[in-house]
Amino acid sequence: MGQDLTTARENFIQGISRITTFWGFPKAMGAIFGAIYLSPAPLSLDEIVQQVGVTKGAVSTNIRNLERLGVVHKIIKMGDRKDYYNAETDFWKIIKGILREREKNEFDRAIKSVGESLDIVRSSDPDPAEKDLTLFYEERLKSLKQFFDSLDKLVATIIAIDDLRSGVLGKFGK
Amino acid sequence: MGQDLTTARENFIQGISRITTFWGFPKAMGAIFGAIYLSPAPLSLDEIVQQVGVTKGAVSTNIRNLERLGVVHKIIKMGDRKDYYNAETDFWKIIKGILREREKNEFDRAIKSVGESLDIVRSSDPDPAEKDLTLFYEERLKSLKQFFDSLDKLVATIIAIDDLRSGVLGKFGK
DNA sequence: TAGAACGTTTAGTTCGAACTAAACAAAGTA
DNA sequence: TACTTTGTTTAGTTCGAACTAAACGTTCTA
Repeated sequence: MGQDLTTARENFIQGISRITTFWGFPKAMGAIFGAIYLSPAPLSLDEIVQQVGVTKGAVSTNIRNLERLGVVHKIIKMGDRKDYYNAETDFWKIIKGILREREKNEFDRAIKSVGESLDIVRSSDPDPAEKDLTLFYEERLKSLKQFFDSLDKLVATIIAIDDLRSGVLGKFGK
Repeated sequence: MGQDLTTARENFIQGISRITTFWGFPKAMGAIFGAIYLSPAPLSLDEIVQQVGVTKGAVSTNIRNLERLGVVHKIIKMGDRKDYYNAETDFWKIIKGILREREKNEFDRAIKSVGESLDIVRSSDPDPAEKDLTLFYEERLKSLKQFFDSLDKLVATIIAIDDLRSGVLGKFGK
């Protein structure tokens, strides 16, 4: 490959890796996506291994996560046992997938946790000496819960908007 | 403290810690914020040490970051050498602060990195054999750059909206 | 000036996420 | 059936972020 393209490619992959690590994903995940994103043809697992320079095992686990998040897509060719991957190019869709995933897992649990704390306080029979403190707890927890609920709705809205865009609008050609 | 309040408190702090680690911040950072958030009175550094159960050094560094992000506020009492901290209760403001901070640092660099790659490709004098590949690179990089720019604007908009809300609207009482 | 009361900084340690190497499973081919 | 080619899983390792312990600097007080 030409020197300029190689430089651009390496610089790009480094940049993507920065982003992924920054948002709490493995560095290799970004590098793998970068390689696939800048490939005109779908890449096989071994090609990715060769291009990115990590072992097969690492590529295997990382690419499974990438696919789960909808960031890359597996392509199966008839009469070829290899799996190929290409990149999702609709980045809003990618964000949607990641939000949905995080929503489902950790974020949800956090919301639930605050709700539980609030329930405990509400259903407690407070010592008169701690009445003020109990009310304070209730107020603070309620306030945070409201915020989380708003955030939850915001995320749901974003997802819904994108669903609308890619669903209904897509039929008429974006 | 009553058993119920203690349970609620511990459950809450655990939940907040989950959130912070999930979003790439230290666990102790969440615990410290949780303790301050559920305290009616501002807490001193030593009180935090005692309540959260980490060393003074850790609290010192973590709380500095919390303050830099606008998540807690330092309170100085006259005639008292201790620093006290209370919690910011406007969570949208907190998000704004974090976005602004991240914007300033890593995210910016990532955007720049993609821009640089694009510049390299655009200013390259491509080998005729690689003309197609060069065009492909240019298209993909341009597409990603557009997305980043949109995201950048979105964040700026969110920040602007909150500035408006807390600035102009605040004068009339929210 | 000595000592106490703070918060900060630093050297060293811990701990877990992400990697490698290699065994493994599955599925095709000779 | 044995061998090859593929992707997955697992045991072990690495490495860096975040912690502890302790020294340190500063400021107030006696």
